[in-house]
Amino acid sequence: MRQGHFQEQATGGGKRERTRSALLDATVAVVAAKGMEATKILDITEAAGLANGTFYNYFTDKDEILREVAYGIALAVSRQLDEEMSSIEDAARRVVTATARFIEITIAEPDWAHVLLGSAEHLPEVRRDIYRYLRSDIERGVEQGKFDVEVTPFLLDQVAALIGVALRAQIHGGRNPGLARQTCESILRLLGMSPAKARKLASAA
Amino acid sequence: MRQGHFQEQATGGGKRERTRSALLDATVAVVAAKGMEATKILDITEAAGLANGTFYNYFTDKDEILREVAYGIALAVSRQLDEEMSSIEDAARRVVTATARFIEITIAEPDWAHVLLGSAEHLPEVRRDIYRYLRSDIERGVEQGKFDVEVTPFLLDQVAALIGVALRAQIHGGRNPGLARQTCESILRLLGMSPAKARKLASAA
DNA sequence: CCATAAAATGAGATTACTCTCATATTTGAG
DNA sequence: CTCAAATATGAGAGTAATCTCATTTTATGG
Repeated sequence: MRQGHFQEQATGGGKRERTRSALLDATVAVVAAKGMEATKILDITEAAGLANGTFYNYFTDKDEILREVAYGIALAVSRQLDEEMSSIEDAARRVVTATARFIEITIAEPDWAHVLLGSAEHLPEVRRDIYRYLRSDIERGVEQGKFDVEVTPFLLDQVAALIGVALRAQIHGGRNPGLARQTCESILRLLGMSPAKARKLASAA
Repeated sequence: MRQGHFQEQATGGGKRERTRSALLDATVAVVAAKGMEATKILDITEAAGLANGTFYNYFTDKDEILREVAYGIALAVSRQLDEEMSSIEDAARRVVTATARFIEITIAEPDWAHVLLGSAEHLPEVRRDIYRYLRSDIERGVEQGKFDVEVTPFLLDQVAALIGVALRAQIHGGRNPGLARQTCESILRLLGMSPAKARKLASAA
């Protein structure tokens, strides 16, 4: 099995850290294959090549490991995005870049898409974390006069839903280069840009 | 317990029809309360005031009854919509009317919202049925020069996702009069109308 | 290489559900 | 009212999962 994200994080740690990470990585794979609801403890330990009892030396129950996986991946993604976006001032370009890069990341790590979708659905805390970024960029756009919307939780749900559609399309239909562009364009339209401007900006991603 | 949709359909039928409908109505209530995945046979029979074994006199398993419930409700909704829309020619107004009425219906029958959301997620056949209507109205709008989009399954997913956001908001936040208007406006924007026109049309719902 | 601490194991107790079926009850036609 | 057909019942067999814990295996510092 390929080295997973959590294993990489844990290189240098002792055996305890390595086994723990093996369980986390196995969970990512199982969630991607069967979905969060259908994931069983035994699936996880089997995927990690461990006995079922070992699980309980590290986590108290399934929810705990699922939350930890979700946070770990959300953190990894947001770190990557933060880095690339620190220099962008224009709000519309920030939204386009964040969206496009987000989708690209999940093309490189398809399992993450499953985990993030599952998290958005089942773990409200994770969703709220993601929304903080989204909200601040959209508010900036309104201040800059680029977007014409009222920034409400409902609007954030709409934007997040469009990103979710892209992740799902990517999971089912395989990589599709037009997908990120199309999603950016739709989000900009939703935020109140004219269709023409939205198209131009989305193409420049 | 209040008389459910399926009971109403079955008035006049014999005992067999009535028990069957009681199970279908009970399923709607349980799915609304716990979600499709978490719905157990025993929940259904208890809610219907029947013994667990009775279930198997009518359905072979949980999937069968879930599908039947989903189709029954999708059918009820689409019948109501069809009726009200038959006279509308303008595609943009068709989209606005369908969306707004759809949301109104699920405000009147909140349990239906849960069932429809669950169906969209778990029953691709039901989703495809709903998409047929959506697609034809959007295509009409493109022909009429009102919409500026390429009509792909991906676009339909996006539109459906925006409707889904409205249903979820309505479930969690309670009835909210601005919700339908806001959703219509977003969908029109997504379809390539100018923000100004989208606003005007959405307000006229 | 030993002794001890840390980690892993997997059998089995427990819980929760699905589905079957022999039996009991209800219905309604004559 | 009677009786056969239709319907409802719920105990229990089968299955699948969670979680515990006494035991075994492995790692490590001396």
